[in-house]
Amino acid sequence: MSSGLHREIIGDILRLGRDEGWAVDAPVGEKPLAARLGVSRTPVRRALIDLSERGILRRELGSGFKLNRPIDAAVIAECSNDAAGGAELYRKILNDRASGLIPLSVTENALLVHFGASRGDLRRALLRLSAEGIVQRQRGHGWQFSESLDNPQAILESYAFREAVETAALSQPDYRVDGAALERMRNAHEALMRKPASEIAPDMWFQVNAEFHETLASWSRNRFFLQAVKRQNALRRMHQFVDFPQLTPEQIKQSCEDHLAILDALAAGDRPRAVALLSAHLSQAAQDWHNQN
Amino acid sequence: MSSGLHREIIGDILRLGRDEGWAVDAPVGEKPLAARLGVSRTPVRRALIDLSERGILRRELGSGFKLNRPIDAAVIAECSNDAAGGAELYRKILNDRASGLIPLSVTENALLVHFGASRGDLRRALLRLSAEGIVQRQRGHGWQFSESLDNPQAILESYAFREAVETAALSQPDYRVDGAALERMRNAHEALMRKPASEIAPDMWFQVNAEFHETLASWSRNRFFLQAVKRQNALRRMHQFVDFPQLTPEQIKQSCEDHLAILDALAAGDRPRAVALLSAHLSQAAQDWHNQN
DNA sequence: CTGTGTTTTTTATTGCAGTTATATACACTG
DNA sequence: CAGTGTATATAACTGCAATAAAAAACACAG
Repeated sequence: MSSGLHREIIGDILRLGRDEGWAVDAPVGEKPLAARLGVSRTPVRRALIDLSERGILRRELGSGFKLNRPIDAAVIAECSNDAAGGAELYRKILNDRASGLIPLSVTENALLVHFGASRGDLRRALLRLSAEGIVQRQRGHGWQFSESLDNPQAILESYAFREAVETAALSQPDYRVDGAALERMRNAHEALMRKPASEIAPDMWFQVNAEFHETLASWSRNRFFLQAVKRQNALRRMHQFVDFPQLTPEQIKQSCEDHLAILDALAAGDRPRAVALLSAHLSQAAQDWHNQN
Repeated sequence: MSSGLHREIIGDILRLGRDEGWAVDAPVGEKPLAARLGVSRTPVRRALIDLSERGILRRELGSGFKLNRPIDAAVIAECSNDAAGGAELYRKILNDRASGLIPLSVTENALLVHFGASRGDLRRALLRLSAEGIVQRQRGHGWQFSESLDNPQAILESYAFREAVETAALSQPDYRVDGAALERMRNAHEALMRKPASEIAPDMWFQVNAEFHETLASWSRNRFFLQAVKRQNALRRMHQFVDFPQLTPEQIKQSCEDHLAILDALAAGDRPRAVALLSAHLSQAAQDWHNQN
């Protein structure tokens, strides 16, 4: 209920621990965590206390917290139930907008009653959405959803923009591939392809896809390319549920293969080839979409 | 004082009238204005009443308002004194941040006492800044100015990004030049070049420059290219006061000439040449900046 | 119909207690 | 020092009544 920061932080800590493979009995310090997460010790402490009440950590008075059992998927799932809180509303808004349940231009009060949320939560969600360029405060009353990817023209424009930005990102002189991240992504794609088509949840594919494009952009070592790609992903996220049913299993498979080919080219250090593949990949997606509509 | 919408609208109406050259005695209708400005009639009406109290309009009961005297620079200046209101704080924040008076990470209350503003105005300003990606809410308390164009690395990245985006914009298949707008810009540049260097105010050059790049991008008929350029301009605006003194009159003159050459190429329908010139223009600017720092 | 003048309704802001969340400072330990 | 435990000071959020701003509705004129 309480929209506290420590809820979020519980999730952050667990993810951190999983990604770094913390060993059982390893000390989980409050100060270093606070520094890494960019918050003060107070909310970290609350999160740690919470976690120790769940038996994931244990507290040794005088020397802080220790990891009590390994951090696996089960643990994360257990704790992310209530961790949701704030992000929840954000998703709901995107969802309901994408499916037309809320109109392009909408008043704050209308949203309030529609979702039965608290004003504060709503404001936070809108703040985030507006930072992502998805919604804008309009003069006078109300909020205006950016004439986003809800019309065919906008989607074609989006593809054109992404093609320009992402290929340019790959062509930056400082471009440098992170081998470890590349391997992780390759695995994620291969795992996805092994699944039967019916088992691929919409947001799984979206997640992998978004991460692929963002990571590629991040290797440009240029924050603006990365930011632009992230913005596009945020817009696309808004329509993932609507668009997905139109994506055939073949198309998803094809996309995965495209991605893998691009990763191969990058791993081999052949950037011109990666650029060409990426460009073709995006044009093809635009073309497919165009034909379907 | 009152941060009302009608203050803004006064300015909007005057600018509209000037740009369209409204004749004396022409009717100034409340409903059409409301529609064009995207607000309801109420604030428009208040603005019109305000303007008629200043003698700029006159009211004819039963048939609305008429223009009483031509809209020239003096009129606009007269009314923009208090029209400022909301936008004022926005500028002040950018200013004080650019000159280091407020730190990168700052709390809402600190800003409140620093500017002596009302909480509401402050929130509005921050909302706008955050929509432009200049500032972000940070977890816990306070706001974080995006590690924006305040370090050399970021500026170089910005130039690289702009070069990619703007040249790509010019290369879009749907690109179409608007002759009238092109002529207006050409005039603005020539007027600027006729002035002695000492009389060029920082924001005059910035204004012309920003409009040039935005207009070029807008001709791509792709909202995302335009949006990206606008975002970059917003970031750059933040540092116009700091950067400008470093710009020599020769550099400004050179920039103007570059811009004019690009406009010429576009007017002649030679887009590849325009792209090459634009690319050279931005690389050169990056180079100059790099050498100076 | 398009627009004006006026009224009504809706929407959002402001100001202010009370409360909670977060950061910070201080004393202490290994 | 780098860390913990605790206390304290700030900062921000909540809820609520009062108020202001803006939108929408209505009646009527050309």
